[in-house]
Amino acid sequence: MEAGWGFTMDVRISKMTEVESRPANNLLRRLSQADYALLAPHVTVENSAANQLLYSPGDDVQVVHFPCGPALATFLVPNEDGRDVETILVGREGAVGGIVSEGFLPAYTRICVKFSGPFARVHVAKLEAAKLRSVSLRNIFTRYADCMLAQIFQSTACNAIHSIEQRTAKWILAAMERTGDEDSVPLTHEQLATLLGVGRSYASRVLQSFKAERILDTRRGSILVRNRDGLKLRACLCNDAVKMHFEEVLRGVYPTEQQEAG
Amino acid sequence: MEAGWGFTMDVRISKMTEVESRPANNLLRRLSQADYALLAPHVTVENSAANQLLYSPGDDVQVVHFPCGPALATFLVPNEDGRDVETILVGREGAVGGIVSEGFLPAYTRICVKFSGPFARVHVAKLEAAKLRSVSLRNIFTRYADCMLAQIFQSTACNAIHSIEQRTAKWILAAMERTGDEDSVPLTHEQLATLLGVGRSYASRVLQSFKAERILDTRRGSILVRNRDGLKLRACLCNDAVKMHFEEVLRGVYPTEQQEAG
DNA sequence: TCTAGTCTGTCCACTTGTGCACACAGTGGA
DNA sequence: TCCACTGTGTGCACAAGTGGACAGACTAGA
Repeated sequence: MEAGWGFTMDVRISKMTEVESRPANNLLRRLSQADYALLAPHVTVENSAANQLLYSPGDDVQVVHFPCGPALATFLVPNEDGRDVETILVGREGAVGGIVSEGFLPAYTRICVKFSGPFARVHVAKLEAAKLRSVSLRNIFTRYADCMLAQIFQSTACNAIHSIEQRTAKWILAAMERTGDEDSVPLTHEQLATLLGVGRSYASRVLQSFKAERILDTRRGSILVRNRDGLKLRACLCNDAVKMHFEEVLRGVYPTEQQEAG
Repeated sequence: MEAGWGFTMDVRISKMTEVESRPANNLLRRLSQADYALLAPHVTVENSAANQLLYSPGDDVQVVHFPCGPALATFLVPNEDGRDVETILVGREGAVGGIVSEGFLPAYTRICVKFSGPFARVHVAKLEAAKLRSVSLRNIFTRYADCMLAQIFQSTACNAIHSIEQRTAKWILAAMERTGDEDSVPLTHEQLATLLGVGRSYASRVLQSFKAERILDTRRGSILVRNRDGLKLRACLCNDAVKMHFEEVLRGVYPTEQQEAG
């Protein structure tokens, strides 16, 4: 498992069966046993299919969704011409819905399930109540909010100055790191192009150039990565920059040390 | 004064001399008298010159800066090649520093004074203490955090799909709306290009095309807008989308109604 | 008033990316 | 098994944007 996104925690806490019994979301697994106990009665888990909408602009945000395992959610900004542009990916390192707004405000973006999988869900009101009862729980969510902000800032800069080739490589790597899939991304060229906000034919051509360098193979409806390091060389460093911030802000944050010490 | 950014409040509360005596920042002026009283002892105001750095990546965020009057701050994301790319502008409609993170975390972006002017400053710890004492105060800052998030999301999408012409027009309008200056933006072509992350010669050409249509004039080191409506037609709608979210999320929020009712 | 330094306007060759078109390949039903 | 449909690879003409170059305009300061 790669460093960053708090995934390393999986290893550090692997002895703790209580933690392992929780939904496979790093934010939830990062909580101390006492903190998680505050949330547990309100957590439900169910599968969501790809393309399912979690929120549309204007929706009242009432539920926090925690992607688990290979599930992946994405924030889309609707455009005047009907094209939705993707901004950030959220996998099991995080959560979507009311993270910054604390809920009960109209959603600004569309939030959509990109790759199917289980999602843990907690009503915002329950989460907020738990935050009032535990400073450490509140602290972790605030830290995650800051990381999410960093992710969007980086995306903004990335879209301003990096080439489509770099962004394509970055996106594929980011998706794989989050789903845990070692070599495949289930996406058509059209979908990839739309979500990057670029033309389909050019996206095909970029993939073609990667293929020519044996970095990946293409299948109908999916991309098979053959040489991850090669792909990294083609990507911008935006992923790494954000990952470092995650590490710095969430690394060793309470309650991990306490659990390790205890 | 244009709608949005909460600027309309200036009119609605213009009778209240207590409010008028506060720093010219709409977030501070939006607070109820009781809420502002919690903050007032900790507020200092001083001028900052253009290009002054408020935060650099990694800095411990300890002070919230509220741009007042024509002052303007900007979030810059450093790039591997040393170019900083601008992401969002913050003027007297908001504040920078610990808005989402609630402070005491390393800054991710560089925050820089773009246009000089007064800034009100409050130590994050004091602000957080006030939030604990007043739900309504906390609510306003949370709502602003949500608006800021919307602003960044929109920027990300904008950078992905809008042309340099559209983004240039948008930037000029956004800056003018925040400073309150009716027709001028003190910026060289080079600065404008750098902050949009585009080439200088092309930025010059875009400005030249606006000039040819009598939308603006150029001076050495500044841009003079002659036809704001014309400029709006050339801009994307990103500004308006964000402004609507500000209106929706901050409009009529406590304590404004209370004050009006009382 | 002169000078040095910065800013502006424009040229050019080049790269990146668009949008459309079309042949063909893969796939899931009927 | 065949058909309809969606997805893929590629060609082309064109638009958007880059980056370097350079002459001339402005401006601050000696």
